[in-house]
Amino acid sequence: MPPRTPEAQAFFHAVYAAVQEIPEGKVTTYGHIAKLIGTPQRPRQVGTALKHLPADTSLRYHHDNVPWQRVINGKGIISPRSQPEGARNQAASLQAEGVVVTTGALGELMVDFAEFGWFPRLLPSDEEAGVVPDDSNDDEESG
DNA sequence: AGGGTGACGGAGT
DNA sequence: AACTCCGCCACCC
Repeated sequence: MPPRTPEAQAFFHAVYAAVQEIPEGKVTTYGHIAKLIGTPQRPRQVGTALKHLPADTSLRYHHDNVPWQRVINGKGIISPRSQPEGARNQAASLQAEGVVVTTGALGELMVDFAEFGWFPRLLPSDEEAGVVPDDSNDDEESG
């Protein structure tokens, strides 16, 4: 079942399309997807969209063509759901494509952003604002 | 039709 | 650095 309103449906589709751009073997965050699609204040709804990703392969976006497993939270942890199995399943999917998942002391399933993170520096909002990439960066994402 | 929940993240304490 | 609050809004009672 698709979402009720056309706006919500468009948002869901934007999320799915953005998630499809995450390269195999890489991960990004809910918040980053939200930024990429121009709604930086809606990371939570990105999670909602992925939660309701259809299994029906006859639809445009579904479980098999949207790499939902490549989206984790900003702390580098595979978000625990009401069902712990969901996170375990996500970890297995990531490991199957070469992502190293480590288990913390409390059972958190973690991924190292320094090695597996995908965070394109040029966002759609940057293009609209005419921002150009700057090579005199002050960040240090690599490790 | 109204209120609670939650695959998040940022600000404040 | 850990914890609480709060904005966000689609889904599910």
